[in-house]
Amino acid sequence: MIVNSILYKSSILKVARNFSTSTQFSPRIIKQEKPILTEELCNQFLDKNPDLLTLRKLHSKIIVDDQLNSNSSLGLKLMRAYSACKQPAITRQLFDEIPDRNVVFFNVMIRSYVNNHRFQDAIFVYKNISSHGIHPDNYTYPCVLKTCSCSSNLGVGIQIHGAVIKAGLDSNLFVGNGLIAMYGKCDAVLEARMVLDGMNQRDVVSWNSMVAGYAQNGRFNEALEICKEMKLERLRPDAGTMASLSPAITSTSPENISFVKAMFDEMSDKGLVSWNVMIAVYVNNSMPNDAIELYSQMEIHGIEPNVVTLATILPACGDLSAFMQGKKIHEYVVRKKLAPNLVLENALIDMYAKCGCLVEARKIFDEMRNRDIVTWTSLISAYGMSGQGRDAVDLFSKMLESGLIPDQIAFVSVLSACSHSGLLTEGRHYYKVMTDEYKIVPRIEHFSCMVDLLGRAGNIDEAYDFVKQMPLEPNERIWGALLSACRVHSNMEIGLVAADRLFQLSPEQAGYYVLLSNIYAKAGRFEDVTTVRSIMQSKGIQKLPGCSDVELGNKVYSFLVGDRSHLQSEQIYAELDVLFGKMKELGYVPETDSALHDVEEEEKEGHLAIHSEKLAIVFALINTEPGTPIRITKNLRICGDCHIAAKLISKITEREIIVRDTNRFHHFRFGECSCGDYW
DNA sequence: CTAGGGTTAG
Repeated sequence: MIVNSILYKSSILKVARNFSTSTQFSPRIIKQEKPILTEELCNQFLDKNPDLLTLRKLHSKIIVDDQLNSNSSLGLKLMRAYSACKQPAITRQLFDEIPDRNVVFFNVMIRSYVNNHRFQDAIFVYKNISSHGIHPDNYTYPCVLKTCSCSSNLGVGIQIHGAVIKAGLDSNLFVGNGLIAMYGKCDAVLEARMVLDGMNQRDVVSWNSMVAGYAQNGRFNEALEICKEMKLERLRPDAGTMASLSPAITSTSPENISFVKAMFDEMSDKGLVSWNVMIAVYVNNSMPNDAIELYSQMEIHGIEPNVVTLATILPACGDLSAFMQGKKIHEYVVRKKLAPNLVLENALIDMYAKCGCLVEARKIFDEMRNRDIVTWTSLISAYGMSGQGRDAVDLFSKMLESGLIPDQIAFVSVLSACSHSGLLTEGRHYYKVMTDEYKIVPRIEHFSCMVDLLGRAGNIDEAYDFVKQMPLEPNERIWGALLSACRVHSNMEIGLVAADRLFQLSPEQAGYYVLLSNIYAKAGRFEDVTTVRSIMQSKGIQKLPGCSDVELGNKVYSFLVGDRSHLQSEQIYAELDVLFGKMKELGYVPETDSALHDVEEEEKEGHLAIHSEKLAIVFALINTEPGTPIRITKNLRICGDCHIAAKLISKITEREIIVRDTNRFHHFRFGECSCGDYW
């Protein structure tokens, strides 16, 4: 750092003498001396990872000095330095100008291409190496194998394997590791395993590469088996092992998670990466509380989180709607000046969006210098989930104007925004744009958005036709979307078709069973009602009790339906009574038919079971300052009665109430909801 | 001059 700033101000020659004697220098001496550029000085500069500008200045000095310019070992260092500055073309120029190159120059050239993602060029240099009378060595092979790994080039990889055997280098540890990694990346785990088994010397990296091979192919159990095998060879899993495992640890079994946690705990020298991976394991397996717990453990262990840690933990905050926790992380990002960072800011946008803070999400978006498809998609789905479909659609157009190419996920976000806001025309339009213009093959998510869009807008027949003509096998979500649409629009005929298909698929989700038994009851098919109920019982499927979370201070408080266990319960119920009185003055009539949505019907008005969101809202009302927005997260969809109640409470108490249910956000303000009663 | 590894949207 010091070196660079000095170099900007004065010529490199002035500081040179000074550098030859010490690394610390005083500016006073610099101005007096007129040093001479020597090879040793050049080496010292080049070893300090100079930036491009510094490097160019030094290079220009070297060029005018015949002796230095013809020094090929200096040329090699220059090549390396330009490569580190992402200048493979300049590296190549230097390479071409150097006479009498030995294998080392070729190795550096190839590595420059690989590290700068010029894989074809790297392979080209390798393939021409023998025409220069040079034989690839134990440095060349790992490097060209990495090229094949990075570009999934199995064909060339196999050729190289052959050359390796011919050259008698197949017993070399580094070459062997390179082969394992190459085969693993190219989905050839069997071959990778054969190389591993054939090696007469193996280290942690050999095993880690094999772990990565299985993990990248989603073969989690085998990846774990390798971890066990390496232990038998008395090699301890390290941070690299954890990192190699990580691609496969989404939605895995509790046993596997425990295994990884035990491995993590036993690790003597964990390092930041292991912590990050362990947190990611929890986040990717729907264990956000454990993720946040481990994150706070980091602080206790004196380990400072980095950008990756934060980008990993933020989705957990989003999952829990842990606004305070998320905000703290945002403050940390600001304090540590970690932004601008694309991935991190994208994660912040999504976190705020999932906490119902559209304004904050938008602020981050507006202040970003660079935005990618993820940035836009996050904000589009944020608006979509809040029922601001117009804004979502406008954003999508702006995104196109900015020149970004939407991917299939971007289309999911805009299509689901349309379905949440009933934007039928726009939804149809974007579906057509996606398939016709961008040639994106629709996935089950897109079909599900379209069925939801058409069905909820009342076009049940069209929605059903859509299901019938889709090339994929409809899943529970598709039939579920159609069934709810049928219930909203009282279409018993298609509703029963959907119900029967849903029944055949027999999802292990309570929500659909409730929906099923309700429609069968409505159709008078009481035998089917009994069957559904008894299947639920025999399968041990519990009706999911309604539960609402609300964050207060640094804690998240949970309320179950009819909850009386809370310390402030009496106060909550008393306040609720007062509110009910005021609501009735405004014309509130309790709505008992909440069966339109996947909620339980058992709790009729006046009975003990008050829905959890009402309890959570009143709890927040009592415990926060007037005017503070209230954020609730519910594990089921909000029912009609609670929806009306929340609207009235927002009016009576002049509070903004934000309820996130399983499907979307409801922003209640001044007696209205952002969904416009369309949900 | 050397190999293996981490994060985001649905």
